[in-house]
Amino acid sequence: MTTPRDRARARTMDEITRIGREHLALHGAAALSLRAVARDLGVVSSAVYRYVRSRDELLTLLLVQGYDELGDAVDAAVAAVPARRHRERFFALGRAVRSWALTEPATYALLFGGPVPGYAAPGEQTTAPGTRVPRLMLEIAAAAHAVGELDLPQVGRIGKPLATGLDGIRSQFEIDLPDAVLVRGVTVWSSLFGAVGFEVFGQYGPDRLGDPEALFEHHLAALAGVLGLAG
Amino acid sequence: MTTPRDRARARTMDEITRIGREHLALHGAAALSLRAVARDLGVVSSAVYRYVRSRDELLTLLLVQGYDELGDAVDAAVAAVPARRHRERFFALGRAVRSWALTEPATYALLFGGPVPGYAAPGEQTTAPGTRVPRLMLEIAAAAHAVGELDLPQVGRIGKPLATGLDGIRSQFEIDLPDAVLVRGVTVWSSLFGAVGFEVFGQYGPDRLGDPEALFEHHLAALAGVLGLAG
DNA sequence: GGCGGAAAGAGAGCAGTGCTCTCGGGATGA
DNA sequence: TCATCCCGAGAGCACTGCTCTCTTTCCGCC
Repeated sequence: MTTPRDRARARTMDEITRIGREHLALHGAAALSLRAVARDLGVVSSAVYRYVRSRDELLTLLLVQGYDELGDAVDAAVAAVPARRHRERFFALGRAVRSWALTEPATYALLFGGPVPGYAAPGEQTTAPGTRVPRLMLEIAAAAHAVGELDLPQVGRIGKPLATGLDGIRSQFEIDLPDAVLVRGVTVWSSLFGAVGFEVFGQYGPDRLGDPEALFEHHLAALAGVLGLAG
Repeated sequence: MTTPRDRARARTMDEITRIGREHLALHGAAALSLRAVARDLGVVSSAVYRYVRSRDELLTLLLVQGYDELGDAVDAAVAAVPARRHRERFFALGRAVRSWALTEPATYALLFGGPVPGYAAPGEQTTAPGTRVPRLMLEIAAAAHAVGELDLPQVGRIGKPLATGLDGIRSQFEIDLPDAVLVRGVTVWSSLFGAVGFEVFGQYGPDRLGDPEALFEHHLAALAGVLGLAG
């Protein structure tokens, strides 16, 4: 049962997040200002507080929306590759992360850059959408493993505390992979976002090493090797 | 010739950066406030503008100081390992980056996290100190390569634009390494900071995968392999 | 030793921020 | 029809960066 008032409210909420995204892209996360959003909305600043409890709540909204967008983009890219071609699926995942990050650098910074001062993301709202990419990556690895197409990596001894942590991943993701693969999976996961982050945040310097796209393909090839995805 | 006034000025400058570091650690980069620094300094806000042109200039000061601290820490850690033990040197480098980042998470976020809105780091002041770690990493690889202790990685074809970018690295760092090693070097460099960033920025979740230190050792082992540092 | 000039701090002021409060008008639902 | 409740307006508080002017203080030169 949606009353006209409900619909008007939903429209205004959408407007607010839309304008928020614009400001995020234009001025960055920490510069997100409710007053400015209100101005663009054509409304006085206090009125926005009818819809959003605080600036932090708006940040959380944009955070979740960002995770979902990234997850959707990666899902779509991976789904476009036949399920058996595990290595290509991994490449598609990586490329999707990179191109989404390049399209939405400010949102990417909100998700994976340093924390916004004075703002702590509420885990209960953000962990689920935030784990979509690593989950999918591990699913790709698991699919390859299930058909014997994953080279089991040689890793050093895995201590008990770490093994417990890996059990946490296994149960949270309902995925069955040997410890060695999980460890390498975490390495590859963090490395992937390290590479993307360096490019998006400009660590490669002004010339961006000449050809960042080609460089990224080499990253992916190396990381696929680390994960054990040969063919 | 340092007059008493000069010395007093230098002392005040030190005080300002010291207090700035404190605030950075306590409240984060984007929350750095000149007024708050002035209060802690026991002085009215306008007075600090006698020493620091703007908030951005203070940020740059802290940025350069951070890069230098990190560089010093890494240099010291690597120098403590015999020059021949290339793999151990690489491990020492990685561990030093991680432990410095964990000690100074806010400064780390300033250096490698998302950009502070409205602030663009002046490259001419920050590139030199900012490249100390990758330079040292490549020097380790070069030392291993020079004595034939580096496994040449098998990488895909390297196009011309990327090769030009790699030439830039070679000339900037005055280091002679084959393209393949350089490409892998960049992968390892970005991956290292990806792993450290994930841990420092809390991407591993509240339980931090049980044993982040052990996990990081596995990261390093995998990355040493990517770089070709076997023994 | 004294004095001119430079440096440094004080304080007011402007425009902006997040957020709270109260108030009035108007659509909504009984 | 009418009471209710929602929503926007506006004032206000405490904070921010930064600029300007004014006064004090100290330094170095003659």
